[in-house]
Amino acid sequence: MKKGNLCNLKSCFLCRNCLKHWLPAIEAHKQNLVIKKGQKIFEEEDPVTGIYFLFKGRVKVHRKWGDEKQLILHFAQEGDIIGYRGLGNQKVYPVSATALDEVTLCFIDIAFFETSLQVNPRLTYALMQLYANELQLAERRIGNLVHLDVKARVAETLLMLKRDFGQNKEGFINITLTKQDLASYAGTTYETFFRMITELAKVKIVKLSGKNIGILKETKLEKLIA
Amino acid sequence: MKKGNLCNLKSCFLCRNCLKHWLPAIEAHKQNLVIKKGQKIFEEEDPVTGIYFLFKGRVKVHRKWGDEKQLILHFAQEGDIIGYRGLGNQKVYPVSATALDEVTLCFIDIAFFETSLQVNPRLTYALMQLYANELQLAERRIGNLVHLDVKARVAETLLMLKRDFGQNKEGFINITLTKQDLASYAGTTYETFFRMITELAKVKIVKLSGKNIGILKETKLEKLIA
DNA sequence: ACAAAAGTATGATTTATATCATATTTTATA
DNA sequence: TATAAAATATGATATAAATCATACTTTTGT
Repeated sequence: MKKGNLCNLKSCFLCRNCLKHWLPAIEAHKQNLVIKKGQKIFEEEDPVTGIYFLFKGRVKVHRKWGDEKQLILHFAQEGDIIGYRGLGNQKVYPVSATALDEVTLCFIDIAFFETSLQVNPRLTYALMQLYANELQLAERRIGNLVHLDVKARVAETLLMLKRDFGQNKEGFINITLTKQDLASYAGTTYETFFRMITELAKVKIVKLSGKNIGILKETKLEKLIA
Repeated sequence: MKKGNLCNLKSCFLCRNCLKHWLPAIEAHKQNLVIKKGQKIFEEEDPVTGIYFLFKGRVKVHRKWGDEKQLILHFAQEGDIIGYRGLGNQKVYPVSATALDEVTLCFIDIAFFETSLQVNPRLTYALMQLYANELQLAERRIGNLVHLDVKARVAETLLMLKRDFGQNKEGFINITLTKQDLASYAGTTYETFFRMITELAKVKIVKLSGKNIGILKETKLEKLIA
């Protein structure tokens, strides 16, 4: 973990939601880190040491089930807060966070973060709102797993990725993931995910090019879900 | 909706987490309601008018998928806050809440609740913490749906109900639900749920008596999950 | 630059669980 | 208290998707 100091005190979730006069305190406490592709930022069951803010790169937030199986819960991007899932009653990360590319982030130790919450009610409120949105999302996923078939869930996954990361000029979703990770995010196996996506490509609803996926017919994907 | 005034300004989530000097303001704004068994307190897609605090009775929090299918997300009991799932970006309840028996609750309009959050940082913090716990729970459920079979999920459901509601002297879980509701909570169909629970009863891991379910061998249920 | 590991690609087989069908019992309501 | 409506109970059947098997390709580390 190389340490740098790239924070501009503006772009991250913490700085965006803090009082101006609190920024010097952040400046004094923050710790910039660089983490290489594939390396873990923190691991499930680790005691919560602090909260991270992502400046550059992408991070997957995931969790093991048994020792083989895996589920991806979230993909974080620039400006996002990471580690907040550990703020429940037990001060243990319920998930792991792994860098998808070389990642630059800012670490704030938990004690200072808790103080920041006390000093900045707006920060606490913003975090609460973030949780509210995430909870809504998570519970929609629960229902989708129970009531939708895999093809619909693959459709939903692609639409979510497009919404979160956008599509580039070539019309591909702006995030590059392995099919295995996509499957773990959609809540299915690699094989099934692969079959579904090739099927969608065959009927020109999506296009594939290596690891890139582009959505061609958004409305058709939406219809699959409803 | 009969209106009463049964709040003691002590037991509910709001009063528990407020500054003492804020209680008179709550007293002035609260609105007690009585809702009959089977009636809806609010419905999914309704604009958020306020937050409810449950004094007496049980409430199921649920959501429709399509027009047939249904999923139960939460069972609320005395002291619990209801309606907080609607505090995300869009001010719309993402779920419905239905009384499982005659229910007494206290309604706080959203404007006053938001003010309460601003005035009481501890309240905002407590709510944030509640969300953190709920999110953790929801994401564990996601993984369970993906990676556990129905029997294990039924086991998990029973253990959760026991943890949340306890077991009475006769050894039955302290909440009475239809098998259909239990199935909708476990994320399966009535028929499959029924088969699983009778199977568990046959091997004396649980006992059944009408709508009552009692856990006999907790460790065996836990083993089913792992 | 090369070996090992990870990821991609598909077909065949199995299995868990939803769906369908139907009878009985309990609960709600007029 | 009658009658409709839910809820319970179980067997038979269909099927979606996981698992297994295997070959090929790309990426990564030394």
